[in-house]
Amino acid sequence: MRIVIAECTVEYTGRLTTWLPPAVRAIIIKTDGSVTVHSDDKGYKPLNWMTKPAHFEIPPLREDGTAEWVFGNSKERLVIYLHSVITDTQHTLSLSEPGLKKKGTEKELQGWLSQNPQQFGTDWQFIAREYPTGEGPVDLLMLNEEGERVAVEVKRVASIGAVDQISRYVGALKRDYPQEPIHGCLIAFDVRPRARLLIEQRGFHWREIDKEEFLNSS
Amino acid sequence: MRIVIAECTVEYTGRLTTWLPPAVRAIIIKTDGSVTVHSDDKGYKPLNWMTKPAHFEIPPLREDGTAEWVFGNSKERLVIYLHSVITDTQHTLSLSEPGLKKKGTEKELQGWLSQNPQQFGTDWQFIAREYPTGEGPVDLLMLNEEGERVAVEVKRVASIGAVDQISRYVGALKRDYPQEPIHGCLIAFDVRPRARLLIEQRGFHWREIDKEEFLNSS
DNA sequence: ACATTTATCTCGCTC
DNA sequence: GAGCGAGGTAAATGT
Repeated sequence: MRIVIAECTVEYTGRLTTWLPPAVRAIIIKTDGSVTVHSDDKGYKPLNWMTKPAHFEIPPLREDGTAEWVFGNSKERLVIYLHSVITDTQHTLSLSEPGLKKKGTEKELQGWLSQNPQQFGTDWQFIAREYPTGEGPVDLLMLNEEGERVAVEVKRVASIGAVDQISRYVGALKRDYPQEPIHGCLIAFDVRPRARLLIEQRGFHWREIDKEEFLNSS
Repeated sequence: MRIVIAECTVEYTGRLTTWLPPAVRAIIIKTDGSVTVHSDDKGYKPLNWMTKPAHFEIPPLREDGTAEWVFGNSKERLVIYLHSVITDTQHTLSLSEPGLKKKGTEKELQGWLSQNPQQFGTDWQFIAREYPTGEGPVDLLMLNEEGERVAVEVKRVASIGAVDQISRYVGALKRDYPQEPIHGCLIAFDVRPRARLLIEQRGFHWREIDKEEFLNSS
């Protein structure tokens, strides 16, 4: 990892076009071929960047201390004009990063629900996870106590977009099973108020799962 | 901006729980109160982080070279256990970052279309940008050549989710104007094939805008 | 503080 | 390679 502190201007052309006026910023070049340009504010995100893998063209500084660095891929180009380099350091980090371990993800909740269909009601049955419809995969396909199909969307936090997803999946399943009633259900640790309203309006159901109960029993 | 290269483990508790095994990583602390932990791979994104503004508790190293740094806000907590610090540097970046200038964003396209309703057809009229419905704001509300309302969703790249948005807005507008026909239109530089299919299925329209034409004429 | 949407979203997965 | 959806999405914006 190379970290350069320098006064620079930056241009990006690709999905859109951007300019960054001269200022002192931090430039981070990772060995995986990604580049980020950071200011000391504006939070977590870089001002400009190239995702991995980018092609490098970073010649040494000219005699006057300036340089022009080009990072590119097939569709995009990031040019950093270095006006004055303050520090330029190289660091050897761990070669094989173990990576982040997570607990409490949506995938986990989805698995737990597939193993615990009683969370939806007695006599519910699990059919499939990530069941493919023509309009995207349903998180869970279940049978309710009447033996009727229910498309279930699982979220950690369910917002209005989750209701759109269910509507789309139910529509697709209705085309696949025109003779049968198809139901929709939204299940989450947190179902936002507007999502509750909309899903009831559309005739589907929702249910919240207690996060503590889930964390303890899984 | 403080940049620390160190062997560390990291724990995060908040929206979920994560753990990062020991390895040498780069820790970046910005003066705006954000922290990121980076490996030398896995691209643009940090492994762990706290968004601004976070509360700091970063005491000096113990005699054995270790330390325990805590960054927190009202709902989250990030703890970095420093096992061995390799470098620890402080850098003075520009105090007032001029910020990134952009050309070709969705907002710009939205404004241009509001000024150029003939892009939709002769005799179309612009009514409003970000017109509020009970189910979210419509990008553009227009009148077509028949004088009928059209909800327009603008995207740079339009995927299947954009069709869901239009469906939702049209549904809300139909409730607001039960006597009138309401139409939907998706407009983008790039309308993906599955989005085309779904939007036609739902009886709405779509149109692509030539990006070059837009960039030249705006 | 809440709700919603955008983003050069990034990233991983599946087909 | 394209499509699809999650993400501790973050950040901006309006209420």
